[in-house]
Amino acid sequence: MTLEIPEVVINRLPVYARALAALAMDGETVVSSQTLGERLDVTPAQIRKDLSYFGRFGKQGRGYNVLGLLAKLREILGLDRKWRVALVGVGRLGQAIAEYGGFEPQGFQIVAVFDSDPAAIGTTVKDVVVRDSADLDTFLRQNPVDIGVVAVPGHAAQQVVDRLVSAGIRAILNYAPMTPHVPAEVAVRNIDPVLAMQSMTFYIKRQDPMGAK
Amino acid sequence: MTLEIPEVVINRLPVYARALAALAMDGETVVSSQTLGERLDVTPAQIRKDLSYFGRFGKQGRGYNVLGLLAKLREILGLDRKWRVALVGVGRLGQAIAEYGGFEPQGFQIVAVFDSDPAAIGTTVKDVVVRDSADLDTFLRQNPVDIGVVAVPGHAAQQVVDRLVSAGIRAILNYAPMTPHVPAEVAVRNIDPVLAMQSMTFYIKRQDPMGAK
DNA sequence: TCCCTGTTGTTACGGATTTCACAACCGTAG
DNA sequence: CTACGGTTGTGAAATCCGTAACAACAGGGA
Repeated sequence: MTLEIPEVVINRLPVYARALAALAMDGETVVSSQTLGERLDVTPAQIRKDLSYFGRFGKQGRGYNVLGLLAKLREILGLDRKWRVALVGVGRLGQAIAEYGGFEPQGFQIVAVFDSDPAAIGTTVKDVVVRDSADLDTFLRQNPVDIGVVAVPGHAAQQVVDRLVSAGIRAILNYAPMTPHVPAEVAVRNIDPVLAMQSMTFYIKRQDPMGAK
Repeated sequence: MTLEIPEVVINRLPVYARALAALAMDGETVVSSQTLGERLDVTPAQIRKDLSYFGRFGKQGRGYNVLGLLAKLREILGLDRKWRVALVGVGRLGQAIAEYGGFEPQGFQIVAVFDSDPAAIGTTVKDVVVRDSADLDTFLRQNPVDIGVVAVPGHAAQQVVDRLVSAGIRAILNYAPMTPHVPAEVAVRNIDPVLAMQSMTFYIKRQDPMGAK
């Protein structure tokens, strides 16, 4: 029924939602696709088309009710509830992720943390005890977790991903510098600032830094 | 000449390069588009097509020379030299970025760090003195910097971006939870794990966590 | 030398995504 | 009650991108 909605569209919805939340904070009650588009560098037509996959939310001549559309988007994306997250890897990166304050307010709660380093196991990170990675499967089978976050070295990541998948996890946020292999029904998003930089250098490599002197 | 190469293609090249580097570490000297594709979940045709934008690097019947192709990709992407990076914002996130060990080995060197918090200014992060954000423009005009990394709160990010752009920076890695507005000639990549998670929830929201019990 | 296997580079096709363009419509003003 | 400015929702057109398919060719073996 809702099938065949392009993934690119889904990826834009959270961006719209974020902008709407910002508009709401500014006290705006109504916004047009035009105005929203300017704010997001997206064409108005794109916004309207994206939204049209899910229903009719606007009012001709006026635009969209900011809070109303935000609520709709949150419902569509499943953001109207809490999500339970397990973090694997508490090295420097893993710790930074655990301590990052941006997840909780959005409903993503880190309920379990794992590592294979004996020195880390048993310590606490953000009020959560670090468990032995060896207990990953056991724990996940007994405690519902929705999303797995992988923050282990690249060479260990595929194994962690495999175990998350075989334990039934269907969404993985991967910080490891590799391309995880997962079944089609598992959602994966990769976070890799190095790749991001490496693609930008293509565009700036021709000119001298800072426009030369 | 090299014009009209789709951005999606450029974004895949670093992924290919990373896989080739891994293959080289494993001692592989030759790889086919088939094999590389399996590793990256990309069709062989896609890889060949992407590469064909830049030249002919393979040998029929054999495949690609791993080190040779890697060198070519690095050259195409401009990774065959060092890049100077300025980091703005040394809160929790900024510090984690500064201390993240993944940039330096890839040739991205953080040469300057800025913050507006008087308590942070003058301290050092990773051997680099934290400068006053007020001196951003002055510093950038006197010291060549290629890439700006924005790690300030969302409400302050656009201002920082504007100042980076007006100082001549042409590539920005944005960690702030907003969509920066920049001129067309400036490359921007956004890193936002929350958005990544928020798009995944769409796909998993129908089923009970962990397949229910 | 000739044939066979394997793999590239490339063109043509088809599908997916974005953009365009406009009828339908809302609310307000006269 | 009608006209008008503004904006949506959407089908059609245009563009962009990925896939398929195959001729060309390298290397090895008989």
